[in-house]
Amino acid sequence: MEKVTIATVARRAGVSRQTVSNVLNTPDVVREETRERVREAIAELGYRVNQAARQMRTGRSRLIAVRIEPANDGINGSVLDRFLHGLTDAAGLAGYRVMLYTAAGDDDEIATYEELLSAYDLDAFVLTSTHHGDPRTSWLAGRDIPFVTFGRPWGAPDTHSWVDVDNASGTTAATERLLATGHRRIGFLGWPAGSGVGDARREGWARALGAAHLLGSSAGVEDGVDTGAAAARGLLAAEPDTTALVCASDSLALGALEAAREMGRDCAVIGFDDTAVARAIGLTSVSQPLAEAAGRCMDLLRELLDGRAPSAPTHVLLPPSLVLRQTA
Amino acid sequence: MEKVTIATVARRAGVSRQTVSNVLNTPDVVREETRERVREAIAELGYRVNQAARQMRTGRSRLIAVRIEPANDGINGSVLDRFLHGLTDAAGLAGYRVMLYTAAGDDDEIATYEELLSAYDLDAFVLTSTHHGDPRTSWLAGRDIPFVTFGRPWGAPDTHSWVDVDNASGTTAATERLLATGHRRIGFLGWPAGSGVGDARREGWARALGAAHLLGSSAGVEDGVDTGAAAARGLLAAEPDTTALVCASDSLALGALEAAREMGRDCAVIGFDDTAVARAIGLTSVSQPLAEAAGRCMDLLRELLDGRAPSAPTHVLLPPSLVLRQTA
DNA sequence: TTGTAGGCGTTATCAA
DNA sequence: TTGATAACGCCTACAA
Repeated sequence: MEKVTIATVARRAGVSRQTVSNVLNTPDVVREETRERVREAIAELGYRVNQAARQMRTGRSRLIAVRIEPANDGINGSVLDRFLHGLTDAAGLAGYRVMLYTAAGDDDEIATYEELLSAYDLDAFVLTSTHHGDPRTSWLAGRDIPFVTFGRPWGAPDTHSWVDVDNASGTTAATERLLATGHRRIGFLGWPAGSGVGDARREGWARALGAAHLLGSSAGVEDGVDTGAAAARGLLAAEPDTTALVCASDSLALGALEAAREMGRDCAVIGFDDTAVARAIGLTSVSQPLAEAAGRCMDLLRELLDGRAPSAPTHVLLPPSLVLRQTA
Repeated sequence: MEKVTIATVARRAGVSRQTVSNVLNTPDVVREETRERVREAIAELGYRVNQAARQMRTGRSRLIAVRIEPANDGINGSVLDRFLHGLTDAAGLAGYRVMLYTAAGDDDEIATYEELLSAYDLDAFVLTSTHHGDPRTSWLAGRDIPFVTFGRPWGAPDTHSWVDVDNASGTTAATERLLATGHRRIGFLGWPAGSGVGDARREGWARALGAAHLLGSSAGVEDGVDTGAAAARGLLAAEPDTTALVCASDSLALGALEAAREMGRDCAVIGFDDTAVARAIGLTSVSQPLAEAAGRCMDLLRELLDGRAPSAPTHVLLPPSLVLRQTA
């Protein structure tokens, strides 16, 4: 298979290279008849624009970079995986490709930005795992590099576009489900105060209980099955009439189930993230719409990249959904 | 920040552009003193070669493509995730970058190859999830496109390089562990015969038992927690003296644990893949060395890409390891 | 050992 | 509406 360039197409269609380029990039400037002839030639020859050459002229690569993190030590690791798949799909539909990189910490990641930008002319970045005092966003913003975060900028000003999942509404839905099935004493098993996500999840539970004029106790521990089990034991022992637990993660929920079983307590449990573990053991869990989140990230990116960016940054908050299984 | 090109560096170092290029690509041809001067200029200016320009000249992109699959409906989905992370790391070290794509089936994937090759000049592909009658390898091989598979070519001739994990040795190790801890009646819970991976895992168990002059029963069912539980119930009921079960997956193992608990049987269980679920519930499991597999894939790719490919394709078979937890 | 010339495939500019 | 020309940054061939 010979290399088919714009010149091959031009020859076949009997026009100049420039006309072919116009058909590709500004079709409306070419006479209809010519346009058709060129399109036929393109189809017959199976021509595809060469990104490298285009990139050299335009300075744009149609490449988007995302960091792939080490599969978290645990149970919640597949979240990024699913997001990545969705992003790759959405990017492909928009004519972009996703490039992966790894980084050991924020500074290393910023060094990687420099490398990717100067070597590959990356068009944009999608950041995940945003956190308090995140230096990455200000670095990118300071250089006017298009980016979107999946996760809101905790504690920082909302100066860029982001997509996030409404954590509070997830635990609210979980709590309401438990209320609807007759539970009246519903505890919350979460993380220590201070993490944006964790606080939001606790808040959602508290709000739903408040709306029903009920009270509930909560515990905050580091994420993990064992820590969850220990905390649940404490909670259940202190509150003999607690019949349900809303948890900030599937790990904690798994621990809670263990504790309840050991104690011979009948206790409904709802986790968060709908991980493989939840699916495997039949744990009812709050599921994040990851494919949609990825799609929205791509939408925002396209706005940025096509120059038709809105004057103000856009923020998208997606509602999670409750996946009912055996535990609640 | 101005754009720094090879010309900027040349000016700064007081040499020609060609000399800079030589320092980059064939350093040994440049006098030491000149080389140093150029290197200093490069460092001072923060120069980085522009991949697009290089690619236009050389036809090589330093890009490697991998398909990201939808997070499997189950418990074993994180395997690809960890492999991807390892591959991204290894590629980065070797000066390559990983590009992602999705595909709905083999034919769609082949269409994507064409697109990626002609548009982005991809240097190589890493294929995962090889299977019987896989059309992808022959397509790539027929066009002399460098590729490596993670997973051997089941049922097809070994005409390309691949990396795989020695499944049989994994279940052998699991079985030997059980033998060493005193178990004498050890069953196997696997998949229906016919899948290369599943057959190998069963074979490893049978081999270890044979070496100890023991016998054991096995069952073959579709992967899943419920199917595993049902099969384990059958196995344990039929063989009252069975005290341990080696399983072809963590899903099956989870089912086996459930069954044993229900039946009040004390039964050691070992799973396969060391998934998040295994870590979460303390399941002893056979772990695939995914980071190493990724590194070896990259090594093979480099051989192919550097033209120093061995005359015959290379095959790498890596031993998995047993991760001991509470269940065995 | 170093420098000069040309071209990779595309698009922007400008002229026809 | 179409076409000629130059330029993006780099590398290979060849000349000095």
